[in-house]
Amino acid sequence: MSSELKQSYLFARLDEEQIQRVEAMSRRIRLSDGQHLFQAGEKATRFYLVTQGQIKLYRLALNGNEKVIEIISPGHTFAEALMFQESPNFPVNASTIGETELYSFDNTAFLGMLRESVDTCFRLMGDMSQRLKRLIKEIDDLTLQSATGRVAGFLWGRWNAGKANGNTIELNVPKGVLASRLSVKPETFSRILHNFSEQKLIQVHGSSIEVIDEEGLYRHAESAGICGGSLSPDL
Amino acid sequence: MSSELKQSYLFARLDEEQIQRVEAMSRRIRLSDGQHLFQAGEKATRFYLVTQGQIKLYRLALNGNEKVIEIISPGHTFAEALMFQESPNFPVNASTIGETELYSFDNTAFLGMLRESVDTCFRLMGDMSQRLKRLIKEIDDLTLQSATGRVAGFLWGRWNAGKANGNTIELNVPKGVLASRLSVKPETFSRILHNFSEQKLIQVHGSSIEVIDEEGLYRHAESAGICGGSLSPDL
DNA sequence: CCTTTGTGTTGACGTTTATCAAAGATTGTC
DNA sequence: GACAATCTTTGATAAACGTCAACACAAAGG
Repeated sequence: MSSELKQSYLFARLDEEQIQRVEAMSRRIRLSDGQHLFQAGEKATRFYLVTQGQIKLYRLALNGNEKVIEIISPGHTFAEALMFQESPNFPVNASTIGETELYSFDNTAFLGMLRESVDTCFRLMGDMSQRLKRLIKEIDDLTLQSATGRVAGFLWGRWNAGKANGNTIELNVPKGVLASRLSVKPETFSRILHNFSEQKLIQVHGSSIEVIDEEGLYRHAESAGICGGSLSPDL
Repeated sequence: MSSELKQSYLFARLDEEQIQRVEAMSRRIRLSDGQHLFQAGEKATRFYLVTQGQIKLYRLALNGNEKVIEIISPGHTFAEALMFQESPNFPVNASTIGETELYSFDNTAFLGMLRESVDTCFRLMGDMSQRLKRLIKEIDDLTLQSATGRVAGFLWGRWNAGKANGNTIELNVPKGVLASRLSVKPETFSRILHNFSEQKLIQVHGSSIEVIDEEGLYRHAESAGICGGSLSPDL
């Protein structure tokens, strides 16, 4: 297991002894598709590392509307930033997408360890810093971009991320979830993809999308401007 | 000056010697209204503490549209989270609202100091943690609430924050800026306030707003739900 | 005191995107 | 392979906001 831990950014700098301690405070969790891990409002006493599958972090409105804030893939931790609050409660709900495996770690035990490893503190701060930046980018997208712009930006980002795969983007997430992640209704998402198809920018085959006209796509996305980094670096 | 530093959350735990070091790396800045401090995209080598006036952090779209992300008031630091990135660039623009005084601190010097004070690391992490939470709340507001809901939520939050002042909220910021902070066009903001007035929820006198019907206001805002904390705890 | 400039307000109108409803697709399961 | 359940698409309609343009109002400055 220690190898699994070391692959994550956060634990990478721990020495053997520390890794062992972290292991000691960890718990293995296995969940099937659609299971829920925690709810917004619950006391947050542990944080998590995904090793398989995906976790969807989302918020709910009173009317049942759901907004996906983030989708966590293997190798990434989440809810670790809450450790530092007085009496932390999860600000989001978490549930699985697909068969999912994770470790959970005890906050207070980990805090104790942090006190002895400034290096790991720095890692953690780097981590939080990136998350902050991403959230700011997200707010930017929500307020300064149209729905069309967001979808274009997303596709463009994903296309750039995986150029290896020969112009094809695999949405490894249900379209509805993706739509929520992009703050668009499923219907609208569908229509936008349809439009892009008509404009010969992309071609949709189920849940894989072929990019035909990179530049055209970029033109739709570009209002982004200034701040580098695309919508959802990972996801 | 050291007293001024110690009043801020971030520096509160430093001992005399450390405070002196921080002072040594600091620079005093005085700006008049509307001056700009830095632009999005610039290299970020310093972070800031506001001691007087206010700083508006905002992003610009290509078409000139402006979205205010945060308004920083005296006693608060900003841009400190960037220290932990490889080659940090400001993700936002910063300019003053009113006569403003601040200190700026050198990132690398401060990082050196951080290595010696786990306590301050923890402070900083607490700080970032709160910011993260606030941004998530913001995304929630943007996606799960209507413009009316956001304005109501804002008023309600501010009213609760300053119950001392006898039912009156002072917007110590131009309405246009506030509108942008709430992601609403100035025209719409004006109309929403007008509506609330007609519904006898509030009464507007220039830039001070009297709350008449707290509960009615809350009813408009309540879709917020779950996650405690109001829109913009400070601002 | 009267311009001037920035800021807030009001009205008419247009666009984007949500909503509702229903029909097609997919997927998994027995 | 057929059925159910879920996801996705499509169409028609409507609401919420944004846009544009003109106007009021205030503070600043000659």
